[in-house]
Amino acid sequence: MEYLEAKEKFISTWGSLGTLWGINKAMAQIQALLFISTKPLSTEQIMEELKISRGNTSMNVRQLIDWGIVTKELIPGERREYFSTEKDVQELARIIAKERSRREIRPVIKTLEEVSSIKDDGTAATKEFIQQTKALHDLADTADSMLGKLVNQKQNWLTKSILKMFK
Amino acid sequence: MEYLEAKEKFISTWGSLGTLWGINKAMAQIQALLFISTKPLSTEQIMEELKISRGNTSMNVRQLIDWGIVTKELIPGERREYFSTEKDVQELARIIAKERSRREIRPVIKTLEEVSSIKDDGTAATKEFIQQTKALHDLADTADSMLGKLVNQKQNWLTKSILKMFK
DNA sequence: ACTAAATTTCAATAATTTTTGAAAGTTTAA
DNA sequence: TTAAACTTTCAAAAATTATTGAAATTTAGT
Repeated sequence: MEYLEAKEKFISTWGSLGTLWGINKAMAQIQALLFISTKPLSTEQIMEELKISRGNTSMNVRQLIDWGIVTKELIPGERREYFSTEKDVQELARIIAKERSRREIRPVIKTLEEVSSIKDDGTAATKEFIQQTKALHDLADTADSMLGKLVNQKQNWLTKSILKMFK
Repeated sequence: MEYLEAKEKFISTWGSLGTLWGINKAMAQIQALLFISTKPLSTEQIMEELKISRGNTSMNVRQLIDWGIVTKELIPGERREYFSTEKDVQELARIIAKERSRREIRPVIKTLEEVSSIKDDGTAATKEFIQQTKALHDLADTADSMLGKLVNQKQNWLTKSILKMFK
């Protein structure tokens, strides 16, 4: 496989993977493009490479910046803005895990806490409801705090964790 | 909050969460409904509770069965089929993690392996591409095998893992 | 084998999400 | 202050995804 083919395949795979971590295709593809680029890219260059419109590029780059994954690079003597993404995969994983927790997991945990706290009126349906939503709450809470712990280790957390975990 | 309100809130929250674990709204809602039900439900009952069509119910129940999350219950003397879901949250988490790995993560790892194996032609772009996709491949591979380990412990894996991990 | 009950399929439709492109807004430098 | 360069916004259009409902198929009892 040649570089160009591999590049296309990577960008497209990463793009369709977007849904897995909760972002849209264009957003994931822009990130992928920046991730393998040797230097920051301008809006123009991103549009050109991915064949997407200016508006689309602008909106999705902004979202990536909101996520903390992409940063503006000011190049001296250049009017236009250039963008680059976090290049360290561990750090990237940390940012993504943290943001997903904040945006999606924690709100759900809050809801589970609420609904599992209804008063037990003695009916079988209510008992089952409370029991099951509590169990779910506990699981989600534990999983999220585990993620939080992993995510707050600055260095090499995944590997370290595995070592600890499986002797 | 009363039972009925809590139930609705739970089903709707769980439904919109579907995207997080890669299934659609109706599918997640059916699973949620079964999860808090004291007994298996028929297609008819699911349609009624969730206000969705017969076809929709049929297709999504089938998918849940494919995932291994829902099972047909044959009730003696009854013609129609009844369905129930795995009630143990740990087991549920195991099944979901396993399926997601198989369906989504492993294919991506395979692609990453392929694209990171192109031959180094000496250009900076190719060097960067190989380095970055390799790093991503390593991370994904490690994360997936970690998930696999967790998932193959039958009992109480999350809690145990956390204990081991954080002393 | 027949029939009625139940389930599945799938083309048409609806709902949702993404993308476009052009107008409006902003910034910089002369 | 002006104007060109660049960015953002957002209503409309396109693309994608989910849902319906009725016909076709399957199943189980007689």
